[in-house]
Amino acid sequence: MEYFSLLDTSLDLNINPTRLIDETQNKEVQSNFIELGRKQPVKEETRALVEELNRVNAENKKLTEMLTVLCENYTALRSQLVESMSKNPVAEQVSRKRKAESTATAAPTPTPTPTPHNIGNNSESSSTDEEYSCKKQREEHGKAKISRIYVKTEASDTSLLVKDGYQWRKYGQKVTRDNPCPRAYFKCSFAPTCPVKKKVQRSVEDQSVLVATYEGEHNHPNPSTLEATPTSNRCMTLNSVPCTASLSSSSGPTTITLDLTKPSNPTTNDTKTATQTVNSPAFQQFLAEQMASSLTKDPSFKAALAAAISGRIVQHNQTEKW
DNA sequence: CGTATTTGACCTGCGC
DNA sequence: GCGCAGGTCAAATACG
Repeated sequence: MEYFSLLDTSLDLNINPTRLIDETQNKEVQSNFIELGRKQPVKEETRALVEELNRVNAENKKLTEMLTVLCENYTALRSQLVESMSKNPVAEQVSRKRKAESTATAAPTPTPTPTPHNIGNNSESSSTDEEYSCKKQREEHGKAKISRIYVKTEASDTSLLVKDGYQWRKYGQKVTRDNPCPRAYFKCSFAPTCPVKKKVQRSVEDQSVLVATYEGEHNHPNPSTLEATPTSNRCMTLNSVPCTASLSSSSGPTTITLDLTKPSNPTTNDTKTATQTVNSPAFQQFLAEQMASSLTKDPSFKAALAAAISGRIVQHNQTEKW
């Protein structure tokens, strides 16, 4: 059940108008600038300049509108995503696997085989279980904020690395009973006092999906935001981001496909944690960076931007002269 | 040589 | 108290 397909994730960024400002137009602009240096009658030159100025102003206005549309689309998409996630009935998973097992055993189902997705879903099987579950949740929430993200990776990628901008040190690996794939344990190593831990394990249902569970909150900013160099894009590689993001901006409209949760089982999605993920500063930053990245990859956007900037420069020079 | 990763041993909590 | 399973430690190893 590709539930994210319900979302219109195709960001129609209204980039097409800029295709008007494609190579031919750029050449035109360039040639116009070159011609400015030639000897021409002053009136013609002025007229050409004014026309050019008007055209560039129009382009600039168009770009501004595009930016507005882009921001609106982003906001709409985000709210759509959050809304859609909140509509999916999901039980909060916090209680431990053993608890899930015991409650499942109490249920009439003959051979319960718990998966990472249904952990804790049986917490409502009895009042005592509910009490226990709530108590456990309170305890765990008191200790650390828990969130879970799903990362789509290459099937051939055997590493359990989820590059999210933070620095992690692996301190353990364990094979769990319900999943043949080992679970890796990481501690945040960016700040010695940072209490955040991360568990990464392949999904038992789809081994190309990594399930990363974060415990606690960072007491320091995201290192990637501190890096002003292009190397900060390291965490932006498509198969290593906090959520699966497929970008196709080289040809055709820019689309962002988010695979924040495992959609195959509607009863196992963790709405709360997913919403937390969407609202988290790290995710917001990720989205913004993705958008910026996709825009910079779009040649037509670059061309339009260049035209707008040169237009601004011309405008600025003219206003100084006049 | 310093740092990161691996991996077996150990610790802890829970159910029986 | 014992066994099981998840989580953590720390020595060994790999790597730059």
